[in-house]
Amino acid sequence: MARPRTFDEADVIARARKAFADTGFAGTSLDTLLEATGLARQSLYNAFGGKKELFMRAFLSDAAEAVEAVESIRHGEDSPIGRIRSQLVKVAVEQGSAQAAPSLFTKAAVELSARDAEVASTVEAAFESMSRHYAACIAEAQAAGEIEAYADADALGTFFCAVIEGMSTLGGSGVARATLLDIGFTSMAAIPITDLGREHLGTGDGDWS
Amino acid sequence: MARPRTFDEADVIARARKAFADTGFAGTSLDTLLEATGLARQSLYNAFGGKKELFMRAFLSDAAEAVEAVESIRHGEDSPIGRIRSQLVKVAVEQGSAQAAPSLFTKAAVELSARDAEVASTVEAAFESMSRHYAACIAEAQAAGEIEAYADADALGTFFCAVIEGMSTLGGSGVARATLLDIGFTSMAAIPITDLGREHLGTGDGDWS
DNA sequence: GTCATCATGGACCAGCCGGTCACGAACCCG
DNA sequence: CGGGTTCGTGACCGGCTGGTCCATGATGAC
Repeated sequence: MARPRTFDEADVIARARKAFADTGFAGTSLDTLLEATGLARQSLYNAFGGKKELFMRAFLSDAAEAVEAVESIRHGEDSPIGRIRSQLVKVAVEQGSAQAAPSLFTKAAVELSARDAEVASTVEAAFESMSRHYAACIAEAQAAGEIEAYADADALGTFFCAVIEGMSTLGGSGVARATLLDIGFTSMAAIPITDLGREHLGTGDGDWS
Repeated sequence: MARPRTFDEADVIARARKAFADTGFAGTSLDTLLEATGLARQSLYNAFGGKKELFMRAFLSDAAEAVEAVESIRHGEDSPIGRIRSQLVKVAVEQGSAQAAPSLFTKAAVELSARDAEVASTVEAAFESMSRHYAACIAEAQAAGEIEAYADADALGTFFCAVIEGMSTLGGSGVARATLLDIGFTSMAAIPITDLGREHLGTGDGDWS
């Protein structure tokens, strides 16, 4: 009944996400956005509503993906404690690359949380979700006898959220990958690992040049 | 020989720091800046050179202060390990207040490090300074027998940088003070503390409601 | 084939952006 | 007390901001 869109909404959001992640909300103009997404002024306007709305779509999408990335820690072939280490290594490698920038999630949290209630509540909810995923993984490791029973799984969960957020910020400022990996491995010392857990982890480091 | 200024340069920078910390570089207009600092357009221009220059002054000042705050960890009446804990508690309390925003240092690091070389190098240098201060304090604690000799002081130093940066980001997004304190205390579990060290720390938590 | 419907692209807008100019006021030194 | 130099104030600039209007084009249901 009507002319169909010539663009893929999800694709546009992905491109917008990249643009906003590069230069932040205030630092990204509509023109830049149009060039990055390839669509025309009016198309953006009646498909999304405006700059702010498109930003929120991109931001929510990024936040969901960030939580999902942590959620994957719950499944996998590795032992629970090995999956935690893998996650830390993954973040260090991603954020430690030469031209790595903080994710839109982190960038929006720092830029807008203080002034935009929706951003703030989304960020807080995402952090809580991530914490719970980490905590659940730690609890699983406890059940498997890899971590001492006296460990506080919830506290360790939020702790790893903070560590990863810190690694992301440091990495975005040019701190080397090897340093980030050190931070990740050092943070694992906060976990009271049992002998069994140490056995499951193996020697530890591979080749991460 | 000439008309003296009616404003205090340091005071202007302090106000500008607050304004930039609130809304970021791109998000703070010259008009906002003029209102915040109280000076006239031209005064700002011929005293500092422009928006970017004033921002750099504010940013460098904030970075220096941030390093200085960590540097204070080297001196104090407390035992070395106690001073580390105090620092973590201090950050948690500051960043955990209801209307806390990330410092200009953190905000600039996230917003501009990827695009501005001077910001990036300043941030990196500041992180390295902070790391060294933490590492030195840990080494001191090792010398005092509070921390096991096998601990890697350098790795722990950068680790605490990451933790504090993470706490700052989380706090700015509305995470509760108690949660931040938990993160701080949990992070200390990464330090292999000796019995003597534990003794010096005492029971641990006071009243931080 | 016709027509209602929606996407598109260009023109256009008021307002704000950071920055500049010209001029009068304030000051210290001689 | 006058001269030279700096400072503060207002008006002003071109350009860009996010947002809107409207004519045109493409589409598919009937």
